[in-house]
Order: sequence, then C-alpha cells, then structure tokens
Amino acid sequence: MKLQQLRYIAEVVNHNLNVSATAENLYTSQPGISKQVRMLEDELGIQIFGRSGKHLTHVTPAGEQVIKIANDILGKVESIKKVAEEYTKPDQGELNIATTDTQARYALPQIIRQFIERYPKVNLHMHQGTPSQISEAAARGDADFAIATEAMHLYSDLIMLPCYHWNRSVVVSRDHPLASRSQISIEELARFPLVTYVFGFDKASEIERGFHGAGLEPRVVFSATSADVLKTYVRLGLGVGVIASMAIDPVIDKDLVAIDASHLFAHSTTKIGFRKGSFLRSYMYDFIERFAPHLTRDVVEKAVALRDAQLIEQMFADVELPLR
Amino acid sequence: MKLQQLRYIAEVVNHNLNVSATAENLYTSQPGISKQVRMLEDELGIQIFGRSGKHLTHVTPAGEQVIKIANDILGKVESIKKVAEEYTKPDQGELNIATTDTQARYALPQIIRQFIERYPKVNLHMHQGTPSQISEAAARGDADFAIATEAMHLYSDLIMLPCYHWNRSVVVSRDHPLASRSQISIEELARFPLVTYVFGFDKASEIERGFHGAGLEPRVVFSATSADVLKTYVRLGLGVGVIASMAIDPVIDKDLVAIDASHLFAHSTTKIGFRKGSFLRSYMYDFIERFAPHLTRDVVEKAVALRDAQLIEQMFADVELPLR
DNA sequence: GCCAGTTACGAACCTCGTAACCATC
DNA sequence: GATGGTTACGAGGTTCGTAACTGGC
Repeated sequence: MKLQQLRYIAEVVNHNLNVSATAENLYTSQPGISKQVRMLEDELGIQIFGRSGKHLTHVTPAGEQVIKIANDILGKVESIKKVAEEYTKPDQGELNIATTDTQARYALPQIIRQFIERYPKVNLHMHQGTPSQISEAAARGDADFAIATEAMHLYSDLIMLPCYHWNRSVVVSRDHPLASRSQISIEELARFPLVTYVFGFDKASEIERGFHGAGLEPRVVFSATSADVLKTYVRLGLGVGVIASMAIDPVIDKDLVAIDASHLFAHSTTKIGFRKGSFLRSYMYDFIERFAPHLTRDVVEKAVALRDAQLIEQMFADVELPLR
Repeated sequence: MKLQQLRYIAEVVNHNLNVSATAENLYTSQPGISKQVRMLEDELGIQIFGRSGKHLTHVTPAGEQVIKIANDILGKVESIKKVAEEYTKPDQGELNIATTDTQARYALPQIIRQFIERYPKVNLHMHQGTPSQISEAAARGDADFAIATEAMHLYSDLIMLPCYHWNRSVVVSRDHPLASRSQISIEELARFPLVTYVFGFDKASEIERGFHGAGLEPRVVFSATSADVLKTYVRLGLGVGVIASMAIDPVIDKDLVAIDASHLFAHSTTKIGFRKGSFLRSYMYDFIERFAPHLTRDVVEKAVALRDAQLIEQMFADVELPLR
C-alpha cells in the first residue's frame, strides 16, 4: 500500500469516478492511476470501485470504508507537513478560507486587513460558495476554515465553533412608504413583496420561520446570495429588502433606509469550522481569535478535544456571543 | 513522504533510537533505515531525532508531534487492511490479546474455548505482561485488546470499557489458625504475614487502601504477579494469601481454605481496552460481547463515538456490571 | 577497539509516461 | 464515433543490500 495509491482513489472519488479527469487534475497519466488503483485493489483483495465493463460505475461498500480511512490518512499526512512548517517557517504558509459572499464582504475585511499586516508571509486565499460547497471544501481539506451560518452541521467531519450572532434589517429606498417608520410589524412587512437571500441558502430559514410564526406567508419576488445584489434590486424598487444588518454600510448605502428587524426574526449564528484531526498552525489559531475573540487557542483546543458537535454546543451554551 | 519512512521513524522510536536493532527487527538493512530517516527529515526540513555526532540521542519536540501523527497514520493503514479482510475472509484473521496472568489463567479460558470453536480460522495470540506493558502493546497496535484491571487509564490512546467487578479472598492452608473461620476482620488479617500481588501491579492498591482505611499497615512477606505462584507459597506456609476470588479452583485448590474478603477490600473492575480509531473486525466485537455480555456491538460503537475516557465512564455509570 | 551510524555503489524493482488497443455510451 | 479504460513497453528514478568508512564511548 502506497500513499500515492490512497491519493489516487480519494481523488478518483472526488472526480465522480472519472479517471481521465482525475489524471488531468493531478498532472499525471490516466493509465498510471488506473494501474495503481487496480494494484491497490489486488493487494487488498477487494474491489474498491464497481465496474461495468471498463467504466467505473460506483463505489463498493468496502470501498466506502477504505476511502473514508484513506482520507483520514491523507489529512494526517498534511498535518505532518504543517507541523514541520510550523518549525521551519513559523509565520509563513497558506490560509484558505471558504465562506459566503456576505461574510467575505462585510464580516471579514477588517480582520483580514489586520491579519495580513501581522502575517505578511501568509498567503491568504478566499473561496466563495454556497454553505454546502464551503463545508465540503473544509471537510475535504481544500480549505482550512469554513465560515458560514447554515448547513455546516451536516458535515460530521467538521469541528464547528460559534463566532457571533447577527440580526436582519428591513431595507427600503428613501421614497418607500416604510421609509419613515422606525419600527415595523411582521403583518405590515408581509404586505410588501420581498427581496432577500435565496431560501435554503445561508440565512433564509429564520425569515421563513418569522412569517410562519405569525401565520403569514412571505412573498419573495427576488432572491440572491449576495447582499450587494439584493440592495441593487431594492434600489430598483423591486421590493423590500430583508438582509443582514451588518451588510448595510452607512456611507455607501445612505440612499437607503434600514429599519432594525431583530424583533421580527430570531438571530442567526455564524460559525467557523475546520476539519477534525487537522493540525492548526499558530497563525490559524490567531486568525480564529481575531475573528471571534472568545475563541482563544485554549478554548479551541478544548473544543477540538471534545470532537462531538453536541458536546461542543453545550460547551458554548452559556457563553455570551458578540452581536454584529 | 512515504509510508515506509513513517514506519521507520515509528519503529526507531520503539527501539529506543537504536537504528541497528530496528533494522534487524524489520528484516532490512541499517543503512536503508538511516537513509530514509534522513530523507524524511530533509523533505520536512526539520530534525525528528536529535544527534550527538552519529548517535541518535533524543526525539525533538517537532519529532514528537510528527511521530504521534505517523502512528495514527500507520494505525489507519492497518485499519484499511482489516476492512479488506473483513470482506475477503469474514471469519478469518488474527486476534492478539494482551493481558495479565490472572485474566489469562482464570477469566479467559472459558471464553476462548467457545471463541475458537466458533472461529476456528482466527489465530489467537496471548501476550502476557504487566498492566503497563499490556496497555502499551494495545496503544502501539501490537495487540488488538488489552484486558487488565489497572494502569490502563494512563494511556489516552485507548478506549477502555468496564467488563466485570471482582473481589478478593483470603486463602490459607487447612491447618492454619484462620482455616476454621467463616469471616475475618481487617484487624485479624493484619496480624498475619501476607502473600499477595506485587504492589503497583495489577490489583494491589485496593488491598493497601483496605488496610490504610483501618489505620493498619499490611505486612507483605511475599508478592508475585501470578495467583498460581501466590498459592504455591501459601501452601508452603509463608503467609496468608489475598488473591482474586476467581483464582481459586474448588478442585485444584481443595487443600486450601478460601474466605471471602469482599467486605475488607473494595471491588476492582476489569476492563477491556483497544486503540482509538482502530477498525474492529466482526469477530472482535463478538469476542468482546462473549467476554462481557453487556458490551454488545452497539454499545461498543457508541462508546467508541464518545472517544473520551470520562464520557465513557459516565456512559456505564448506571450499568450493573457482573461480579466474578 | 568496539559499537553504531554514514557514505558509496550497483542490482533489482517500481513508477510513470507514451502509444496502441478496446469497451461502452 | 467519442469518451474513457486497459494493455504493453521502455526510460528514469527509487529502494535496498553489501561493503567500506568514520565518529563516540
């Protein structure tokens, strides 16, 4: 058994069992992978992939288990490399952050500015995507951190730590009937067409819950994943915006009126997640603490030791999180 | 980085940094290992081993971390092999049990007889040793199971599950003054020279505690690790034996008198332990359940998911364990 | 001077890439 | 016929063992 073989089977799975595509992605030849995969199967005496003729059609049950462990191994190999780099290049390395538009645009810039000032030799890469893409990137090891609000709980391979609560605001243009109001009821809001985040995406569910709790059905005429896009359509008069309060910039958005809606919808919690068993560089701990000051290295290490999502939730049950 | 290199560094550590001995043990050449170790160090850019001249003197801090992860990886490589064997040879394989004399001699024979009858193709190997040797064998992966009463908690890499409680008996020859007594007090016992397990070994501490609790100091004139040895010296009239009740055979030991001492010393708990993250073959689950019927596969899997020793202890807090 | 690790070198083996071939859609 | 996997084969590199060498105790 070779590490290379484990890499190959893991990557073949990541490429939907397409060996040619895998080869291209790994800058190697297709026959090479094909052969190593079969050699591993021969050595183990089992089929990892089911085949119809020459095509790989599915992963066998035995294969599922093997691939799961192979991914653990490959993650730990990366950990060894990171341990070494921690000694050879203390303040140098990569930091891959997978997150949503809103976080990247409104929550992270301050932190990242400070961070790159402190760690000029750390190369920072941002990966944007849907919450599930984000979580998967972290679970696969493509990203060091996943920062998002929802869907993260679906990946049991991730350690997730709560960072902060946030609320929504209703946003309208200055000439809108609601513009003069300082407070709005859910019934009033329900009369207007809404412009808000894509349902099922990041942060929609609390909005739905807010309306349903009052026996109302929201009328969403336009939805998108990015607050900037939403604001643009609010400006066009398409409807009333319901967006994260932190996504309202007093300068840029001075042509809009924002009305706090924290009494209409329950707050959401943004979390930071990373792969279980992965080694965190010192600067990664530092990043976490800059992003969420209550998540000191000690706290993070304690949470890592717990490993279980429910236990970690309990650990933070009585911690007062910041509100943004 | 090659798996072979990880194997080498792990084995060099297991052989007290003696490369020649490692090479011999792995049936390979000393220069081969030496070279691969340095190649790995070069690749990682760190020293794993500290050297004075040509001798390896110690493991560096970075090395400690790397070796820890390397062992995880090697354990998972074994898991992959076991997964494969679970499919290719369902009722076939190896079972390595590390345990103490007493368990091997009195607790296990029944179970093992049944087990080899059910699984004739499983090769069973028993490794005897002190509790710490036993735990280490399991933690290193040399043994699948560690079965012992003490010292197992020192190894955080092990999952330990409680199997049964047991008590001690006072054992004397038929002509001894105590032979006619049906019950003994701690004060009476303190008047006689004792023959019992080596202190610090398996099961001594509860005996010490029993005496100290009454403000007494036991006078141990002879100690050994094996109940059979102890009984032999009781027969010679060297002293009064205090041994595990299960180590008294009504037939073989009919020349001795055993008096229950469960009211003098708190019971001990025998545990079964195995390495965290290791894959357990079906027959291994079966073995556990035969040895401790409350440890069904479900229960074991739940405990494995908890991972933490304290949490596992809580899990069994209200379980009534059998008494032997 | 002995023990233990390093350097040097050659044989055997393995990995990988190219090219030709073949199965499935 | 296009896509994708297997077989065949040769070049290049890697690993491993033997042998000679060298630094500590």
